[in-house]
Amino acid sequence: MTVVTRFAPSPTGILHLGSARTALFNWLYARHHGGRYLLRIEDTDRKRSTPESVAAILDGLDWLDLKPDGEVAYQSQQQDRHAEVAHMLLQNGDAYQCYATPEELTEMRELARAERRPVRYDGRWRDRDPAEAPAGVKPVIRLKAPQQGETVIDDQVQGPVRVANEQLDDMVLLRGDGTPTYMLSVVVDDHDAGISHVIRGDDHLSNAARQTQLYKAMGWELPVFAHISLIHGADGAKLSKRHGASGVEEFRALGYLPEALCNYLLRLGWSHGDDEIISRAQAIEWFDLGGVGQAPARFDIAKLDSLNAHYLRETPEPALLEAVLNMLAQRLDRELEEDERARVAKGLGELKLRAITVNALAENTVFYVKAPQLPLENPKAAKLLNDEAIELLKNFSNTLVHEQARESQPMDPKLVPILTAIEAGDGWSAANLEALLRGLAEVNDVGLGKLAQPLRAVVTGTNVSPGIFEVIEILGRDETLSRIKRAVEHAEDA
RNA sequence: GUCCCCUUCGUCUAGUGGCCUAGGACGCCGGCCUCUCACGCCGGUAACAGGGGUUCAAAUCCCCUAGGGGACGCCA
Repeated sequence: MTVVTRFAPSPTGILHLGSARTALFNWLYARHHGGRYLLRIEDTDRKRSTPESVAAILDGLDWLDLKPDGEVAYQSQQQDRHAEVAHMLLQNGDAYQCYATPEELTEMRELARAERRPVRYDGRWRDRDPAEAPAGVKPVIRLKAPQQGETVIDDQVQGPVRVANEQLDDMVLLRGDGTPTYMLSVVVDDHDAGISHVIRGDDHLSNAARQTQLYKAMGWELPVFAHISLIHGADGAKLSKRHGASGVEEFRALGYLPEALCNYLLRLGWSHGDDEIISRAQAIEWFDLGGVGQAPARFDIAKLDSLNAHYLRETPEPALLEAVLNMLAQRLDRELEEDERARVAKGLGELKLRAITVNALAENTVFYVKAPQLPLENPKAAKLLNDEAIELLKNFSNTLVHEQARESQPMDPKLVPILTAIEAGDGWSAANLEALLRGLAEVNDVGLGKLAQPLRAVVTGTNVSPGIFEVIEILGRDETLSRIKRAVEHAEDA
């Protein structure tokens, strides 16, 4: 059997995480079985469907690399076909016209609820002669569903689900104005498109029973159903806006990577033994319905963060650079100079190892293009700059610029060539700087941290950064010395 | 209210009758590494919703209870 899956969102808002996961499962299932994965926009509710929403869905899928095979289908364009099927059913006696008014139905439901009876259409027009139809009421067409026996959904995730037919009322196929309902549309579209596997949220599980009746009435072959559980928020309720970010686009804007989001979504409700980090290629190889869990899963941002940090580390710097540079320019509200861009480019490799999101990464590169404000805003960094630290920093910069200062204190002879090289302009490397700072610390009889930490504070404005030798190598001699000088002067003024 | 689905550490999960004194991941807490942070490594905390059966043996099968979710539209 050729596998054909589909993702069928209604374009009434953003692309939700839950929908994205449904799309991912459909995509993976099709890929795994060498089949096709289609996209159908369910826009039959003209009032709520918007082109912006369609664009957002297409955009989101694109970003997640879940592009559909073939053309995007629009349900609204098939209305004539849907109506045709409804009339066929009517002709065959598998459907009938119902003249009950909406008011009448509301009354019926309220009464049922008040009397604590099941809320269902009572079938009052099922066997009534249409000649008795009241004037001026446009009838709807309802399916004449079986009243005895049961309808079984052989669900690939939930197992066999049996529903007594007496629980299912005669659903509306065609509205009074002649437009098809969702129930009719999905079944007809899925059949016409040759959909073999319907993988969707389990909020559709009860719909599946009704749809099964429709398939049977038409004599069509049933698709395989697989209803996956919904994603819930940390409090256990269905994921929504009040849980914070719930749309794919929001996570993108926050600086999350599509690979991380997909990996996270895949592991939410699906597993392959103890595997956690799963590439797209492995996912295609491993994904099957058997591994899908039945219980709803709660969304956990901490796990997404850890996955994102992982994929960020794996992403080569050039792929990150442009995004970071753009964010930086926006943050500083100016274009970056060539040498500034070069520094960021060099610093990225170490910085990406400790960031969680792309946005945070960009924020962490700021010190490469902008000297920290004095006094330092970061309290921990500010605290590092005590009198002893200022002395040591002064000492360090003097060593670099003043011949005399160098002669006035004992200096490890093997450091002299380094100083000479730096003076000559080609010795400013992390390795040399480390040797120099270690030597200086030794001469002053302090631990390296006593010197490195204040230097880090002065240069980056924080107490946390990549290795300080690499940092000042990238920053360059002039900029490093200038930042030390400013800080020393600022401290002495105070 | 009626029907349907679900229930293993805080979270995601492994587990398909003996391999389970229940494994992994994230988080959290220690420690190592160390110029800080991160990475990495080592160690720790922590769960079979409750109750009945079935069986020599149950997290795994059955029943009940509780809790959670979903559906019940001329919405999708």
